[in-house]
Amino acid sequence: MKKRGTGRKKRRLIFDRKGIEAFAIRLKEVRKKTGISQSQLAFEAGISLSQVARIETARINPTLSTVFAVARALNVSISELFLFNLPTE
Amino acid sequence: MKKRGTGRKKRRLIFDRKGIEAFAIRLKEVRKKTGISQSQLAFEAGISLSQVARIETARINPTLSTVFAVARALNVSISELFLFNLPTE
DNA sequence: CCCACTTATAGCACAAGTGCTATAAATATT
DNA sequence: AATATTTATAGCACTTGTGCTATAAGTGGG
Repeated sequence: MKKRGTGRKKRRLIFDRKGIEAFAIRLKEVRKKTGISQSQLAFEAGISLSQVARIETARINPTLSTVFAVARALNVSISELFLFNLPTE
Repeated sequence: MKKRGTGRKKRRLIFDRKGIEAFAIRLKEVRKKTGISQSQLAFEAGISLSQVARIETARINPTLSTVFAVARALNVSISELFLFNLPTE
C-alpha cells in the first residue's frame, strides 16, 4: 500500500550530488588560493555566511545567481570556477 | 507606515538578471548549434520542457544541478556553457 | 590554557525553483 | 491556407534554496 495521496505521480527533482561535490571542492580551492575566509567571501559576494558554508560542504544545490556572485567576489571567471571534470551522474 | 509584520528585517535575495539573461542567450545558442529542440533537450537532460523554456527566456534562476544536466545533454563542458562575459551586476 | 577566528550545523520563515499539465503563440512544412 | 512543430506562458503543488540567528566544533596564537 504505497498510495501517495490520490494517485499523484511522484515528481522527481534532480540533485546532482557528484557535481555539487566537485563544485564544492573547486570553490574551496579557489577561495583558499585567494586567501580569504568564508566570512569575507560571503560579505564580498553579498550572500550569507551560512550559504557559503553550505555550498562548500555540498549540502545544497546553489543557484546560478549565487555562483555568479561568488565568481565576482573571487575575481575569477565562471569558467574558472568550473575547471573540473563534471562527474558522470 | 510600512511596518512589515513585527519589525522583521527584509531579506534580500539575489537574482542576477543580467547574468541570467546572458546565460539564457548562451544556452539557446549552444542548443541551436546542436540542432535539437527544447523538448529534446529537456528529455535528454531529464528535466521538464517548461523548465528549459523558462531558462531560455531568463524567467528563473536555475540551480547548478539543472545546469549540469543540461551541459551533459548537450555534450559540452560547463566551461563551454559559460563562454560569455559575465556582466557586472 | 585562554582567546580570537574560522568553519560547520541547525532551525525557522519566506522566496523561489521545479515538475506537471494545459494552452496560447510563434514558426516551420506541405 | 491548413497542419504540424516548436516555443512561450500560466497555475498549482511540492520541494528546496536562502537569509538570519544562534551555537557548536575546529584551528591557531599568545
